[in-house]
Amino acid sequence: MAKTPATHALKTSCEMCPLRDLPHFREFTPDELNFVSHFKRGELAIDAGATILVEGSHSAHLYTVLSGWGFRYKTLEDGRRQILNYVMAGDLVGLQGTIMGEMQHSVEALSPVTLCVFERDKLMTLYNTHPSLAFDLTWIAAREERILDEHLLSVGRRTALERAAYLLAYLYQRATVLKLFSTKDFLPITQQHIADTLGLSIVHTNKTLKKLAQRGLIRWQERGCEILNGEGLSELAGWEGLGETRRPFI
Amino acid sequence: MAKTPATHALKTSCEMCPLRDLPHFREFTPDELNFVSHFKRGELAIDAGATILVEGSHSAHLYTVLSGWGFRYKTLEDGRRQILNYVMAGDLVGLQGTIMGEMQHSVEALSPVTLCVFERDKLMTLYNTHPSLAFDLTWIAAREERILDEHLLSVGRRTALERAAYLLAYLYQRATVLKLFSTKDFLPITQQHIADTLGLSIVHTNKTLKKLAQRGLIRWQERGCEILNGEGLSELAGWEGLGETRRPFI
DNA sequence: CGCTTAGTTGAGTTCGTTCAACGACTGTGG
DNA sequence: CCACAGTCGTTGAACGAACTCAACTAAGCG
Repeated sequence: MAKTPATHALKTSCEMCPLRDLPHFREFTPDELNFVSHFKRGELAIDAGATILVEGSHSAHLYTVLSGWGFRYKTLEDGRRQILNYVMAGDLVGLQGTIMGEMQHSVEALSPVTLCVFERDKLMTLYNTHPSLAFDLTWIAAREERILDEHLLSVGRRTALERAAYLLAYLYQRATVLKLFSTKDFLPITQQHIADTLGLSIVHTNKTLKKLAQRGLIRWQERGCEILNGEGLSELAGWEGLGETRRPFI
Repeated sequence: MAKTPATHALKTSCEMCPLRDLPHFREFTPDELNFVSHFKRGELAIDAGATILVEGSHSAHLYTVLSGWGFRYKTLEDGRRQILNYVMAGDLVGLQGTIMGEMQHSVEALSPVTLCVFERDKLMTLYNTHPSLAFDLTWIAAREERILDEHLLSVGRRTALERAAYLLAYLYQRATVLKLFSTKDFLPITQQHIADTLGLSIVHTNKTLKKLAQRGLIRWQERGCEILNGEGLSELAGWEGLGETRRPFI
């Protein structure tokens, strides 16, 4: 029940967007910036634990995460859940649903989340008038595909220990470039989330995380995980890293 | 060492493209068709077993599969392999590499494959002059993402039997809409491929396929798998199907 | 004819699961 | 204020799914 943090102004102007200052994101031309400003309809504040998008729904909105953490997941009929990926600042949410019609996964907030809301109807205008932004959208989709490739390799072929190491290294790397580590705390994540990402049971996840802790790679705190040695985790997993220099965002 | 089939003309014109007749693909406007015709540089014939694209390479080409079967995969340093997805007629190959630079997966031919080769340099022209095709590219990337989501759910949360059933149902459904079942034969696939897709060992894959055969769902032949009951496989896996009506292709 | 690749099968082992119980902490209502 | 329920993490024990090892068949190819 964490509540929404400070109330936000109804709309942070894109010109003042705090994410834009990060060296991690590519810069916009004034024209692009202007278009995106008009593309943005408003903002939405979501409570921790709330569902942002639901599998099966049709009227999918298009969002960009301004702040907070969330995750995408799918479930089987009997409740088995698989977390597909995590979303954090700068990530586009709902593209699949917007482009193809029906949502085939759900999205849930891990922490309080702020979203930029975009006009779905203006999407074709984007393609018609701003080819560079259209390219960026394809880029973003291709990036997600690439990340899913690596996750699939992980769940399919890595051992439990390697899998856990990979996941934490991945999250650590993504959060680091976004400079999300102001304090020492980390992911507002439970071991159940990790289990559902790795395709393991909670019990075995717990024992696996203990092993990582014993090796001095992580430390588990109440409601979260602190990364002590991100490099060591990557190495243990045999993972090269995302290798991103700059990426587009909308 | 199956050899390349009949020698192809250097270039099948896009206007005569055999795939275009399939009700599964969306129609082009004359203008789009004309552009794609010029976008296409030529054709490439690949032997069964040959590698089409290699992980780590930078000069990735952009292809569309005209005929034949292949698969995308990644490997860990010690050789463990995970098959990510299969490619067949109408599929775009190499988009990730073209858009983002380096290839992070490899692609290999399962059967003799014919590819349309596209001008990588003209890609920006496509975005600049043909927004509808640009949209299609994003659509295609989003579709791959959606399929990977389902695979991840499968490998992470389905049992071995369900996983195998899902995979075969998936391949069957894709091949069916492409009308690839002229004769009764099926996927030119080995059990090793299936194992590397499901994240299982060959031995256990073999035993799992036996169970499917005992239930009368499939029949394993020399070098391939015949689907006796695609519906039954989907049901066993708890899989809804792809639910595609028409899709774009380039 | 031997060599290789693909599939099959059994035996023993390991990894990960389920079941179960328990402690720590949080929020809620009386 | 305390009692209670709920969530989250932890641990041990027993079980089962999937793995490795190993041996063997059958087919295809040089």
